[in-house]
Amino acid sequence: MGNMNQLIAVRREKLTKLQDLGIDPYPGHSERTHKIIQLTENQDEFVAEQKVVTVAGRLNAMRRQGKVGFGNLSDDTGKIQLFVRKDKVGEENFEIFKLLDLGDFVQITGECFITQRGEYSIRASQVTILGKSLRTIPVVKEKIVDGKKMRYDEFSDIELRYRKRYLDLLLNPEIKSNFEIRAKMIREMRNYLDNNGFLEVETPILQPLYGGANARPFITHHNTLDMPLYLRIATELYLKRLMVGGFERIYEIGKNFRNEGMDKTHNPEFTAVEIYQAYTNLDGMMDLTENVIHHMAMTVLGEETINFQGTDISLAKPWRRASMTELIKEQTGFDASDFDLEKIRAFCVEKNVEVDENAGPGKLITELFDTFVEPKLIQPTFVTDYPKEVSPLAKGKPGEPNLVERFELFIVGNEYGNAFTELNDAIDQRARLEAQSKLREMGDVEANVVDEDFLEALEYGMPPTGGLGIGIDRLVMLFTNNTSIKEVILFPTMKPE
RNA sequence: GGGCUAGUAACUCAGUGGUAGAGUAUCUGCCUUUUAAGCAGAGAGUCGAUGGUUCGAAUCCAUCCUGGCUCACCA
Repeated sequence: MGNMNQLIAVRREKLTKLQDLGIDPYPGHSERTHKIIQLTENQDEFVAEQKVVTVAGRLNAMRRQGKVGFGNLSDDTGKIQLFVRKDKVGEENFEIFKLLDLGDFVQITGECFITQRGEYSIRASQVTILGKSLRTIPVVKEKIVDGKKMRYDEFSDIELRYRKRYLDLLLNPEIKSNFEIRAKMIREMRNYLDNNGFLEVETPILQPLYGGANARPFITHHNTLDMPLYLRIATELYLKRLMVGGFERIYEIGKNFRNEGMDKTHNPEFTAVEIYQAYTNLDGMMDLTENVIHHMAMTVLGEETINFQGTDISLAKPWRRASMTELIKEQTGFDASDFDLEKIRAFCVEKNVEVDENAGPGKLITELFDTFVEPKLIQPTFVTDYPKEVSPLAKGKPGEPNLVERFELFIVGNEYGNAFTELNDAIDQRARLEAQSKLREMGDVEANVVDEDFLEALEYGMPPTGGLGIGIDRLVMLFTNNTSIKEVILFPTMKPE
């Protein structure tokens, strides 16, 4: 018999013994009167009046000592020590106590008191099992040394942590707190938008055509309709249809799916918000971006400076705004603002930046930007004046044939947001999508497809609109000081073992 | 996809060619104020998988699987 099976067998034997005692190891309810935090908050009072309470939680430490025993019980608010004496709880309850394992859900009734060693505890008068655990949960021990918490045998194997996230959450409290921060961030994002007149909407995840970004999709099949459906790569085109429909301020928070590579900042499914606002310009969208993220920092973290991997990131408004070619010039001394293809290509070759034969000047400029500028943008920076060539859904910049009204937000060398003045000229939009389609025929698998239904909607008329997308996972990484997206997604995509 | 690196007990890890190890957890015994409780003893392993070299492989070689870091790609 394997060891694991042996450990399980021991627990199943205990389960049977409990049942033989007439005890239901999985009762349907509990008589909990207090959550643990209520005990700690009222410690002096409860100890003084020897308050009798009933608490429930998971048993995560046990120190047995003959006819007496100590244990630690945790619920989602805290931890309290149990003290069980045979002569206090009686034969039968002590028998139950002896059959408990680490990881079991237990209910304890007893009075609050302070032990001889000074630890706040419950002196049990009744022990009830609420849920028997059949597997050994790894034990992490802690000790306070010189005021610092030392941890022993930490559950630290990264692969195991992701695959068995429930154990990670159970054993690594800071992980749980990351996800609490994540939830608060999304709540505060909603609060801000709701309080500023934005309506939250839901659009299809299963789409007959995909669009709104350059990416390869996941494809599935609808049996009844006998047709392919695509998991959305962006919410953009449906939200714009809603702008045609008369909404002036809308947003959607949800998962997008991109069938692409995975790395520290990319997971195949990720969470984004897209926000659309009518009758505003790009400056308005930059203000909105600053305001939303600043609000999240102030309400969730309580400060506008975030220490990320040793660097202080200041979210104090306003954030730097600079054009793409300006930033390239700043980093390299090279001026690409004239979009002179030969000149730019020569510079790329000189700098060993790989160039695609078919690439136009706009594409090369973004290559230069990605290589020389992006990693340098540590403090929040709005990069403006994107090449039209790489922005098929953004409105052209007046008087600048090569540029569109678009910005991306960069912090700590990563992209956090992308926004445009949305293209509401249906004829221009058709031409741009058809150009994308040509790229597609030439083998660009990430080029946009022509969505006739979307173009038809645009033909009915869309107001001048600013659109903004923000990657929420990356923002959570920033707020929780994590360098891997897997740390902020509860169940990151993994290959099966 | 390339380079580097890791996979040994439930957890954390030692172990550079000669009988598979430690701490924790588990089990047994002792213990009525412990807190990384303690003391004594015991059980527990397909050493990621497959093939090879060798008298002999956790260890050397090859291939593969699953992670991590990094570069490339992508956005």
